[in-house]
Amino acid sequence: MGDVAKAAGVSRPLVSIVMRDAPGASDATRERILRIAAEMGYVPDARARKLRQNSSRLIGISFELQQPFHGDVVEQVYLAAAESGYDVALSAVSPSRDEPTAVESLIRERCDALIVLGMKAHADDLRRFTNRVPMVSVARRLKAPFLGIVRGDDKAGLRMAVEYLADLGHARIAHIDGADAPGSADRRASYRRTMQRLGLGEYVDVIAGGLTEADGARGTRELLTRPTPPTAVIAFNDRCATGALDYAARTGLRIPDDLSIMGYDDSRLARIPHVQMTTVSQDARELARAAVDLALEQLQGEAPREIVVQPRLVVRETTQPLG
Amino acid sequence: MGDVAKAAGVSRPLVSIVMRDAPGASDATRERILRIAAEMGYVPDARARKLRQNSSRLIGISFELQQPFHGDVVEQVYLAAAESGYDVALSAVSPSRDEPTAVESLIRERCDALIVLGMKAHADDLRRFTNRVPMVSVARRLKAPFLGIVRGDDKAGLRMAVEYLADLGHARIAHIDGADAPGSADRRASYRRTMQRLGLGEYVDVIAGGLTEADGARGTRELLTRPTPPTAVIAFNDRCATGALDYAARTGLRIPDDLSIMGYDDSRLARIPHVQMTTVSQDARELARAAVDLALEQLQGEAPREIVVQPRLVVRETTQPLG
DNA sequence: GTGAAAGCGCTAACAG
DNA sequence: CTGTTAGCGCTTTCAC
Repeated sequence: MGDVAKAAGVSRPLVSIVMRDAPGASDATRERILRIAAEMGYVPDARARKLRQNSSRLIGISFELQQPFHGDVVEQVYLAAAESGYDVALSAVSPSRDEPTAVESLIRERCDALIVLGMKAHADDLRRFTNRVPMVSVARRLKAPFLGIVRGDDKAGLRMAVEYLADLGHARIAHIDGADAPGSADRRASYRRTMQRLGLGEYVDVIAGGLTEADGARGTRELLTRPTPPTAVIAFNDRCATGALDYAARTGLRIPDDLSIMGYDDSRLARIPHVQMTTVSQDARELARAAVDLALEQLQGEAPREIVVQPRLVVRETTQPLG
Repeated sequence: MGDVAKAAGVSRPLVSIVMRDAPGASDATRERILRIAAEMGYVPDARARKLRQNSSRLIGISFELQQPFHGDVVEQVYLAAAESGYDVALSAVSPSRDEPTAVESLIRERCDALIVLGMKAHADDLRRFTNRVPMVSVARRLKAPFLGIVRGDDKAGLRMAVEYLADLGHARIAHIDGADAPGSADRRASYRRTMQRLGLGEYVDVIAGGLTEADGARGTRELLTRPTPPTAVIAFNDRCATGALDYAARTGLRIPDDLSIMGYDDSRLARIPHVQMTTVSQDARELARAAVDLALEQLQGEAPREIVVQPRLVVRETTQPLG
């Protein structure tokens, strides 16, 4: 940076002002300095900058590499954070890198706030971090007063799904659940409750599923061995529904003619042109926006709170009226 | 850190020594300091550390959020880098965040070396960065002497695929290509060449495809309208093959009885239990290892070179002998 | 607008 | 093993 200042014949602080786009320099100098910096290939050192500022203006986000929906949310967090003048630090969770490791690496980077997607650790395990830095958990319902929570309204989502299928004339509506995944309990309960309320209690059929295509396929296989198989299936998420679609199709069923299948999330998987999955949207943009807002709010010293984002039914082509 | 030192009744440097596990402290003090640090919830500041050391011991990696295979490679890069004592900084490429942005943010972090997955930019556009930091491109064949290159042997991969299917008795073997994606040209050429060599020249059938499920589905639809449709399809990658599988299944074809389908990459998609896709493996672990090795090599001042990783045929359940 | 000076949290180099 | 000193690259403050 000193070199740039020398080359431009100005002081170091002035260069600093220009590089950060702060007020205090004329447009002419500004342009000249930027040009010279570009010529010299100067790129400011993010670490030194963040070290000097008491605030790093960094939001850390821990996510799973293999969850398409996490990818959607991460993308939106980049956008939302940028709007508020924040950078984003990523930390991946994978089979070989657990969540505490991911979160701790974010803390080492001195992120101002942390967003954790699909938190798997017990909240208590993360409590030790929560004193140092505001933390927001997305897509996981837990009661932890020291944590910001952003989640979709799982009960409303499953209610909408069941009502929609029932309106279409389906009665044998099965649910492949998410086992112990975040939100699974709520969705399962709402499924049962809504079926009962619509007088479909005798057709309640919950299969243990999970988050992956394999779980969806396994669940579907099990459902298709029923004496009277269901005419519609609500899967825990889009990945799970993709597995269901795939399994059903490979056993010769036509979708949606022979079986209606719904997903959950409205991730990219659901929007694939030839898939066009009917699903319940958890708007990634809205979740990301809410998570960033909550993080910034806590940064200002406000108490952590919960934001419940309303889901939306997205009707595409994997469902149709019965018969 | 000063607080920890005070609480432990030792000097700051000693705490530093203990925290980075360097020689120069007795086991007793070491343990005591670690205990006190943990009690106080002290976590060292990664940025300050990296700022002080002339080397940041950071490898930056730019990847695409929505590419399952990139996820596999990123996971392995974490592992490979850790073995060499390096940390990893992630930077995502997505529809709303382009590659130069991603790469530049990594440079701001002063990564010692950069790994770019599926580089899309023209090499020349990245040249300006390449003087500042060693760069390795993975899964993209380009001749750029200032860049380290790690790539699978695309020609060998497609040769193996065609030979395998031909051995199974298939003659009408079609190829849904990757359009202008990295490696696509090589695979296309190798497909043509191998078909010719095996006397199957008259059955050569290349469809314009792409990287996504949608491309695979579109390509398959087109292939199935042929007067005499193919009996086997080699898709550009696993995502593309997933689209093909899905489309074929939804039109009532049984896989592999009616149509054999092969993918490429051996990403998680191919290993999904109910999918069990026959594919050509580009071993993520090996690619990641090679990329890290190359990066470190260039860091030592050696000239960039190219590492070609041999693919491997992985036979699963989406292919079978003709008839 | 400028330049000098101090400091972010840490590590490296040294004399004790 | 300890304490001191210096400095990474930048931003901030302040007088000019």
